[in-house]
Amino acid sequence: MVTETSTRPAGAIQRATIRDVAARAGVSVTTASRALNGTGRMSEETRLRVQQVAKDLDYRPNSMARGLVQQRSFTLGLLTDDTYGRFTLPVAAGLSSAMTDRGVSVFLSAGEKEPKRMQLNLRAMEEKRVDGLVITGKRIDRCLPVDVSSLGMPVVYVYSECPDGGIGFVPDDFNAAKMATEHLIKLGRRKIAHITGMSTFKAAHLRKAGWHAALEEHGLAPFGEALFDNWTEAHGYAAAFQLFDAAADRPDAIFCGNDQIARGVVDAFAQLGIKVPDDVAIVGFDNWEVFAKATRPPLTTVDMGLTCLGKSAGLALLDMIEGKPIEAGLRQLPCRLVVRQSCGGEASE
Amino acid sequence: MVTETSTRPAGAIQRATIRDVAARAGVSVTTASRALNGTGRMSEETRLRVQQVAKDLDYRPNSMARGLVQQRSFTLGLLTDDTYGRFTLPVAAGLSSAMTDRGVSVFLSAGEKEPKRMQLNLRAMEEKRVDGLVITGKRIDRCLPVDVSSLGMPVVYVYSECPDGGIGFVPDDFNAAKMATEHLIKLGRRKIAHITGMSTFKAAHLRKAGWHAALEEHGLAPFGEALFDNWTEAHGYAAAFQLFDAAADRPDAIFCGNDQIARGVVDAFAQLGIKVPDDVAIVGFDNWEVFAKATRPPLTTVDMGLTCLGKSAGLALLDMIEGKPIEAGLRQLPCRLVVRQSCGGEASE
DNA sequence: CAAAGCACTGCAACCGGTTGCAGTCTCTTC
DNA sequence: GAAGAGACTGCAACCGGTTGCAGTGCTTTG
Repeated sequence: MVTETSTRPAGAIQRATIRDVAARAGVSVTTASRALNGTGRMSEETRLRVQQVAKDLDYRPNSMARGLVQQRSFTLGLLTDDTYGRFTLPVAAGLSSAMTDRGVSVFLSAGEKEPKRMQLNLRAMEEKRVDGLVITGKRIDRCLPVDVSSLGMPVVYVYSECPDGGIGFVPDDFNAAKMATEHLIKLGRRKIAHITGMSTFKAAHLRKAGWHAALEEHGLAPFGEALFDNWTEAHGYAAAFQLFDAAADRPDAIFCGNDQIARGVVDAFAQLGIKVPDDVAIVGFDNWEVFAKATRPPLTTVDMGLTCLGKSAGLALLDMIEGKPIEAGLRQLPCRLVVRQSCGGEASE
Repeated sequence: MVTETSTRPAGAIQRATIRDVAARAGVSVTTASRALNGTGRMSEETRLRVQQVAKDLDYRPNSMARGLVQQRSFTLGLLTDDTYGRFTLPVAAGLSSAMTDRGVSVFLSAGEKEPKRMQLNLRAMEEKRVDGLVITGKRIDRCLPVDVSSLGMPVVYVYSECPDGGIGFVPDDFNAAKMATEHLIKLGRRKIAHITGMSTFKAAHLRKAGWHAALEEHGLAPFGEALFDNWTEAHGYAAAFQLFDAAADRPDAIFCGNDQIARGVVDAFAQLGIKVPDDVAIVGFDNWEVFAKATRPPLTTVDMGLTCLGKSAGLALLDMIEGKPIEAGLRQLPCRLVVRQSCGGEASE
């Protein structure tokens, strides 16, 4: 554990170096390095002896030294502007987990709002010589305010706008919305309304288009216009009242743009004495469990698979780092419908 | 931007090294290094010339090389088992942000459940030679299943149990609960109940004790026993019914162990036709805005200052890394009451 | 005028690994 | 028995910075 020849101040705990291992195993540094990395050829006995010594000494290779010579840091950067964490955290978890399995660590740059501080973080990552960069945000039609053009390292985008020629990963909002709507149709609903978030979000339009497409394929008409507004409970709550106050004709199902809106809708119905799912079926979007599961009844909703998105992005990034050719463009990964009790039918969860 | 003498394969973008800067500025590597770091003595003209060349070449010092010789990586590790992100994300944001200002980057290890994978991550951080470690979790009375004893690097604990002799940062649950209860008392409430989370959590007991203490100081008796159960809306919902079904005598305020419980309580009251805050005032705990603000009415609640916790922990860790003596023990940082509309009185937000 | 002092600058060692190439030893093969 | 092949092993250069110490030239002091 201690370097005998250390010249550093006593007190500071000193890790064993490969020279310590080599000396104690009676081999050269070269052989020690090869024994530990499984490269080169040597007698099995030598290799095992070196490995045993390394274990005895609690040796940890210094990845800075390794990185220096290999021109790789086995390190990635994750850049986000999502202070909220709703989207970033699952992505980060999926990324981090998949990377750990491959010996790669992830630098986190979270919660920076000002472009200046974000640029500062980016610079720090350049100096750390990260092998690649994952850029993620909180909406698919905005890009982080950082200049990545002259970066000279592979970059992938996750849940963020992807510039021309870039490589991006987003959920397939269109087909997810279509799937959610088809689920309602299969359960016999025919008058399906759509309450969703801000019309300035591309995601809102994609989901609306999916809703339209599913209806059209089944020869149904949308129930009224899509109701755009904030992605909040308050909007869902208000929109539900609007839908049931104004119309003589009432929907028998509502596809909501996210779980918070769905939650607001359900709350309004509770107050109006409208039964979910008997009178109206509801589908949410996001599978934010803290909402979806706590709603009464628990929400059937779309899971965007953000964890998987993070993982896929990480793997693609590793391929790029290793020089494998990767096709540019946006990948839309499939989403999953999580069936609970807000639509009736059989609930699997 | 390009090393003229590079021997590496063409195609790979090659950063300028300090040798490139030195050569182009017509000085030795030593002088270049000093010019860029602001150390040593030299003519102002030389220093400026070197700095200008560095800028022209878009030079980025290689922090692996620097770390190797300085025996510091300017890197921290963040270890957590909070897959949920409720506690970790604010802590991580506060930490990351404060560290960025000081030129230190943070490795994230998130979402690992199995001790084995967590240990793997810890090992990766050792190899990366992180200067220190922040360990955080999702409850203050549990420690992560990692062996940190023989690590030989400074460690701080945040929102986690802190072993003897360690340095920990947690919110001051007791005084926060006392403050919340006193807020209710000041508003004229006298019959204050307490609905909280699992009795196996230390936080639940500290908050209960704070509730008791505030009441006692004002010569009031607690309204019934504290109602322990899950930290969920469902529990708050059920407990509210129980409280108002069973008792002839009814509370005029409820201090809730977290915002989700408070939310459940408010929902139950909405259904029972009980007005908040007119009939019953409610205080939550956590200031999880997505809940606290969306509740009708918005919740007055305790903010634990997790971001600040992360920042303080990071600064303490830096001090330790720099060899400054730090007193061992647990620091309980003060919380803040966020006044909204669920208690009446004047709402500041 | 010599010696000391000071301001600049650079040589060379070092951090802890990896790896191309060469050397040594043993075993075949002709 | 000598040459060649093959299996191990190690020398030394290198990655890109930092830093102790020495050297140079100029100014100041006795």
